[in-house]
Amino acid sequence: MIFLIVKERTVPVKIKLGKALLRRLPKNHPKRATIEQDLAKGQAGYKGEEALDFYLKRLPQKNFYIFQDLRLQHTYSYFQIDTLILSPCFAVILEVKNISGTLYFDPYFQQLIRTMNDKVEGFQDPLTQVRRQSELFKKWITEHNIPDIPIKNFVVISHPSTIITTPPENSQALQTVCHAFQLVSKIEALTNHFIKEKLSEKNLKKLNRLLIKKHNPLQYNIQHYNISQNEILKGVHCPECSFIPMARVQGAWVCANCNTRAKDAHVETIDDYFLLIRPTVTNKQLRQFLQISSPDLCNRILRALNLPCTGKGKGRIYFQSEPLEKN
DNA sequence: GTTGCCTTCGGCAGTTAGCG
DNA sequence: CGCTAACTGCCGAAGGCAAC
Repeated sequence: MIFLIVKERTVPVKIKLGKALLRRLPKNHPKRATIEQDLAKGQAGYKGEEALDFYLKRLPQKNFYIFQDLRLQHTYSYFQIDTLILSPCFAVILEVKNISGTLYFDPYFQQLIRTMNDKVEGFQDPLTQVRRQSELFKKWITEHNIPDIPIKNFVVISHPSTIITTPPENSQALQTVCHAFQLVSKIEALTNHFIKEKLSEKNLKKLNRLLIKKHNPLQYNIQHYNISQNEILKGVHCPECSFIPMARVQGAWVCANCNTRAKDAHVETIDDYFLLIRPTVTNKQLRQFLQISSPDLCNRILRALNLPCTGKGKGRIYFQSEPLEKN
């Protein structure tokens, strides 16, 4: 009896970057509106995916391996899968949509139309999207010499009150689109339908390992918004009110705006540095970003963080510690 | 190689926040 | 109020880097 989340969802870089930028760009920066929109979109999507995970935990305790948020490459095409469920008999690709209101899947023009509060809005057709993903995934599997396996797609609507409509002849939508709460029964039906074992234990292990190894996360940085480093505000930001810069007073950071006192406020700021500036840092570079003058203080801060580093003396460089990804 | 510069590191002393 | 632990700057030694 195995039920294993092999690759767990983490907060997307897109969201982390957006938050960091909104903290660290001047209030009147022209790019703020775009970043705010992107962030809202990203957060809605992530919320939907997390809502789905809630239902996924209710899956029967069978032989399932779950991969959240995969990005793979076939020839020159990249494709991103919100959730992949693997069993020895079949694979399921889930595309999650966190859209509220009334949805109409239009088969003739392959579009998704959302009506909410008398406002009509068009979205990219998730059915086309998920079909592309499963075609590329099929090719990817073949490319890596894994035996063929039936692949089933679902477009999962995470918002329970969303109303889903489509003309009765749109069989693809009828079969593929579902609410998150329907998912468990849909997958249970699949376990009854696909009973022939297509992947040996060895092949399944190989596929698991390959998926982790070939996962290629999208690298987001400030260049996506055409922002240069000198537009970024320097100084430690307040964990409570985001005011920049906090002042260092006897072992703690003090906010001039809200009077918050925090001993470790610089940790978030150093995360921002790694996200916005570069993944390495020296004593001098960090002093500049934290807006402190003492090399000794900076050295003690750096030492306390236990970051991996290379070099001695003047040549010392510290690295962003990667979140441990074990399987 | 020599020189100057930068950083690390341990130790020391002065200062301060926080606690009983 | 007084004590203590923590914090900070400063010192000197050591070592790497870069320019001469």
